[in-house]
Amino acid sequence: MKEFAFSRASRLRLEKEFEAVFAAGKKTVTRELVAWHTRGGGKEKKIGLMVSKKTGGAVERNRLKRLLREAFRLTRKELKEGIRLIIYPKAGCAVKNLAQARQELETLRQKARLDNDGKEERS
RNA sequence: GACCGCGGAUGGAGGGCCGCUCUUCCGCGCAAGCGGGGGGGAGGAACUUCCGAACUUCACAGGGCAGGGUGCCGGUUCAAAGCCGUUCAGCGGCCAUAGGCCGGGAGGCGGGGGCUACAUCCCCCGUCGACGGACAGCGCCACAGAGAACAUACCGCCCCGCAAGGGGUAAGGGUGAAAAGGUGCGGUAAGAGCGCACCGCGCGCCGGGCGACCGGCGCGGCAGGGCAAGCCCCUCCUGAAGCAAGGCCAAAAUUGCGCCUGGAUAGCCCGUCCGUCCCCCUCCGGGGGGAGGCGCAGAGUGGGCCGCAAUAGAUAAAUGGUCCUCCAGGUCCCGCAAGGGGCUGGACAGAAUUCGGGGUACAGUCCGCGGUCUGAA
RNA sequence: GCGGGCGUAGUUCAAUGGUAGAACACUAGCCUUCCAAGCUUGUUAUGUGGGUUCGAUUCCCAUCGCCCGCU
Repeated sequence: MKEFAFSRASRLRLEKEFEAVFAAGKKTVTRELVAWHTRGGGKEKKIGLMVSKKTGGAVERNRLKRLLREAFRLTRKELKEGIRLIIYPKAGCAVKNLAQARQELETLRQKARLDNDGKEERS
């Protein structure tokens, strides 16, 4: 498994998976993001993104999702194994580029204490 | 030449690294999948969902009603879809009373000109429009005004009367978006299509035009307000819903039917040993019911596949992120200038069954048309 | 993807085609030692652009924004 790969296994894809995170997970809120997170089985770290229509048009929403997905992809090894994470940018989210996306994700990681606890999954 | 408006075209280029999706080939793996190589991967509007077509399911003898839509005339334009024909790929034909485009006709509004002047009328220019019907019926026309829809008489004018008042009248004034067509002459007590001429209006005939309509002649003294993007009447069109259409596969649980009843030994069978759930009946052989297991069937949930790809084909939904170079463009600095350098920097917007048309958004560049200002001749 | 609906003061709502109102809020004044309450007064709006009409919040068309429903 390559370090920066982002295949379907890294995404939450089913209604059930989302429901499970909402039901069992904790909610953490930062300046720009709302996140639900829990630990599931296996080592795979999965992310799901929700962007409200109030954020803007399709172009803007896609851009936001791509930036957050890219930030997750690049900093994934910092996260706990088996993490299930749902990220929901608040309406009027100020994230406009990759640096801000990474910054927000790091803030979230620290606030929710989702750092990898040492058992490095060295590829 | 500058600026503005409208219409059209175009919708930055190349590369490195890390990723996504589809497809194909190779290798590994029981499989899920993993690794590697090749190839494809947003738009003129993909936006909007305003029209129409294909496609799908349901409904359907025939006719009508209701409902929805449509509305001057002529020409033209139509699909990488679909259907038909022919054919090797290709060609031809059919289908859109929706829309688009071009031209025309009556009409409204604004401006200019003409008939000496006003009004009407005529001509020209610009502009607007869903442009059948107001003697089929119903409804509504606020305020103002005397009167607003089988009209009316305030100030007036005329006659009678000393006056009060009575009668005639609809020219003039005034109100209004709209008040028994307009101008002139005659006529009259004063007036009035009361009479006449011209214009307007209605009807008929003739002529022109494919047609909407237009022109001419004759007749009628003039009927009668506006609104149908109010209800409505007439013409013509119209079965309904939409890919969340629709079709298929099919866990778990449930329902029905059938069969069977556990464990150890063992690769399997026989055999042997231990055990044999609950309730009822019993002639002690057994029978019935429940529970459990297995199989089959029905329906079809979660889920999946098809629909869904003639150069994208996903399904929490790919087509990206970042860096470098160049090219437009903007701005600042140096320079008399040519030029040089720094910083910045590319709009509107992203497929979800497909196709055609309309509408709307749009940086910069280019082209065309129009307007305003300025300059030269 | 499809089908419906709604846009009126700062807010919540009215208005047969005929001067756009009400409540709360806000401004000013009165009252009170002051505040609140009360009384009086005033300001503010038809999403935008066209069309029909003498006249449009209302009718029609386009556009923009918002809301709801359908697996």
